[in-house]
Amino acid sequence: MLDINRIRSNPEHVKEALLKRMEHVDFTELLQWDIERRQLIQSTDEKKAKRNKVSGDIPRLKKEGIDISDLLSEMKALSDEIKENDEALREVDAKIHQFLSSLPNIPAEDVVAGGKENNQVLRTWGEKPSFGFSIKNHVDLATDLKLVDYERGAKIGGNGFWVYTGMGSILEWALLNYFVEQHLKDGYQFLLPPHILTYQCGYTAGQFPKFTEDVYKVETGEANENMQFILPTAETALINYHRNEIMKEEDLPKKYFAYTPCYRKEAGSYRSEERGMIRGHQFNKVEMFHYTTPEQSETAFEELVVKAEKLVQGLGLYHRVSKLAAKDCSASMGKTFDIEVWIPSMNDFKEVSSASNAYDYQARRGNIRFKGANGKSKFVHTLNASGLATSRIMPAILEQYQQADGSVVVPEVLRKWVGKEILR
RNA sequence: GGAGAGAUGGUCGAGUUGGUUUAAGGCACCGGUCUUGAAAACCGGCGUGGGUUUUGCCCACCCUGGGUUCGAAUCCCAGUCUCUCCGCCA
Repeated sequence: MLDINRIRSNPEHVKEALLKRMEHVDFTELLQWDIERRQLIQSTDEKKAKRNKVSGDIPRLKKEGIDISDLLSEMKALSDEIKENDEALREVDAKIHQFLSSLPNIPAEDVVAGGKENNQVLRTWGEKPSFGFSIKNHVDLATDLKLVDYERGAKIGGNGFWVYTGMGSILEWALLNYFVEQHLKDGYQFLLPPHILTYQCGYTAGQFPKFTEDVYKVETGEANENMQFILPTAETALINYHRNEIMKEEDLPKKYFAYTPCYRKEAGSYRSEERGMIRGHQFNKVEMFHYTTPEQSETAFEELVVKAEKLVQGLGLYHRVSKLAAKDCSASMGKTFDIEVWIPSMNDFKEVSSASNAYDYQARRGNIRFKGANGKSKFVHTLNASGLATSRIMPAILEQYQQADGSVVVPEVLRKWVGKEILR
């Protein structure tokens, strides 16, 4: 949600910024509604002031025995006018709210316009693995080593689901243990939130009302305001943890992380090269989340990116960091860096973490504030980053660590949980 | 799933036969007086959002959303959440 005051006082500036990610931006109607709204408030408030005053006088007049029947009918008429005004105000408020809540966040100054093609690779870490033999893809490796059962996954869950088995389950769980261990070491608070969330959570995160079709809805199937859905990422839960709260400035920044599976419909997004675990309907992810003051948010962003990178580096995986162009950032975010890991069989990098700064966009939607030293409350900034999603780390490990005989070396940091150096 | 109780400003808590309580009072917190300093005592301040002709005035908010009324924290309807007891249950 953008600040209407910001649009009112500088519409051209906001428009220019939004055009980096939108085709058309037109505030003409919005600004007209805004004027209407304030006129309505003024006239209604005047009427209400009069009503309050007369209502206060009535008991006294009654006591003095004065006939007030004319006054009462006059007040009845005034009361009706107030009702009409309130109704009109509700309508224009709704229009304004609908308009504002459908606008995406304003991209940061240094974020370039356009889509994916304008993404910029900031740095690449490690060396591109080279193999002296013909490599297997992760689906074959996982199947041959009996780490993942794709067939039975599809049998019991449908297309896009899999089952971790044997050492595959252990490796998956080792990854999660590794992530949790690192975040705890950095002093982050560990939350395990509900996996089923209310509509309001999706709204605050900025996923609703636009993307109700991307999530699995529970019970009613209707995308109304009473629906519940299964979370597509723990971010949706974490942003709502402090919804409608006023925090103390000295308690900021607040740093959380959570583990949840993530459930996504991914309708129509199936591509044959994304077989296996690259794009499933359910995957495991540890998510990091910060609540900060506006002054702290840039530092927090750096911290999140570095933390996500370190996790990938700890695993020894060849990867890169990209800065996304405006249209490639999700709607709530003003700036996003992706950490992408190398998948040899695809000859491409795939996202394993997306680190974003939402600035005050989500905080406005969720009414999340802090009280500053001057006693004034302001909206917090919220940031999130995966740390990490396993569903692309596992393929990267299998493929990057594979050997000529079809076995896979276990990354050093995972061995204390896996209990083996080589999977064969 | 059944029965009952409850939800008031940071916190406790009054008000629930509708109208000088259009939210008292205590505590906490902030400032001041007093004091060598502190405590105590006393004095003052102390919610959020919005509008505006902006050191002022006005409006809204007593869980949420409707309704009755000249007037609603108070009455009516619907819903949410919390607590207690019972039942069921991984």
